[in-house]
Amino acid sequence: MMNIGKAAAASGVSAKMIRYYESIGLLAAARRTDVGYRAYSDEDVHVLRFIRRARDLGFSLADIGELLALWQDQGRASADVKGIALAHVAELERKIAQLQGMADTLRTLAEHCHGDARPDCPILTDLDAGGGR
Amino acid sequence: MMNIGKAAAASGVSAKMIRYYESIGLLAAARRTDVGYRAYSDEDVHVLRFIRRARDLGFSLADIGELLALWQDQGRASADVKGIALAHVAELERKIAQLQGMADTLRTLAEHCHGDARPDCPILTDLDAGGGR
DNA sequence: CTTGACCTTCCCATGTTGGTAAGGTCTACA
DNA sequence: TGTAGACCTTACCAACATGGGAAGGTCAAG
Repeated sequence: MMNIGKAAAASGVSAKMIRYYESIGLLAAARRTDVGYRAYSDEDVHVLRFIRRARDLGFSLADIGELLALWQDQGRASADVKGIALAHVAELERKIAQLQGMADTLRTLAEHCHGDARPDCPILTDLDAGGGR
Repeated sequence: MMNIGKAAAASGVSAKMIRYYESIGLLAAARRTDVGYRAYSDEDVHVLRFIRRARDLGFSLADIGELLALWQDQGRASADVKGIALAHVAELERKIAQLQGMADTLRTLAEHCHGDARPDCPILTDLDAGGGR
């Protein structure tokens, strides 16, 4: 068993976030020592690393709650997991396309801007007029 | 002159947000009628549409503050505007690459998941082990 | 005069993370 | 034994941009 600081270092999840995850019910309340310090086992660290990895992949904490439940359910159907993952991929692709559109528009506008001391610049003109959207 | 609701409809910025932009100093305090209703001119709506369009392009309100100042500054250098735009493009590209990485990883994992009633699924296994990252 | 649509301000919530403050505990060392 | 420094606790505030709602004032049409 270890204190929260050690569990944080071992899992890559900050102590702050571990407490937060506990407060929102993503994690069960940790065992406590006599004086009230949270105590974590290697198994707990395992769970924390799972969360950390899922966050790195862009899953929301709500998603992670579902994934955790499936992870810990030996009788889960892999289709359930795949469904969450694919829905997330679709969401990511939606965001990517949106950002791509923004970047393309801005790049085009910037290309046509002299970028010198003169004041005229199509970027502002476009924002002004609404870009025909 | 029009009320906030009309300005909102004409600009595509919600009344809620117009008040918020005013409260954080992005917009100058609106003129008021005798009874305290905010009153907007066509020119004000123009500014609101500028903000709306810039938000659509993913600029933060802080960015928009700068863009607004430049927009209203007749002696601005187009290089200043271009600089902000290009920095924003770089930021967008950074985010796109990050999301792309997430989506690629997840897609690959999902491809190798049967997606049936059996419990084994490489998505969970990868989250478990950390995916070698 | 009443009804409904508008306006006002004020507070709360979202989602995830970091900071900080005030206080208790533990460990190592003099 | 005392104490310094590293750790732990809770609790509050901040960010970002937006929406929701309450409680109350105003206006226009019927």
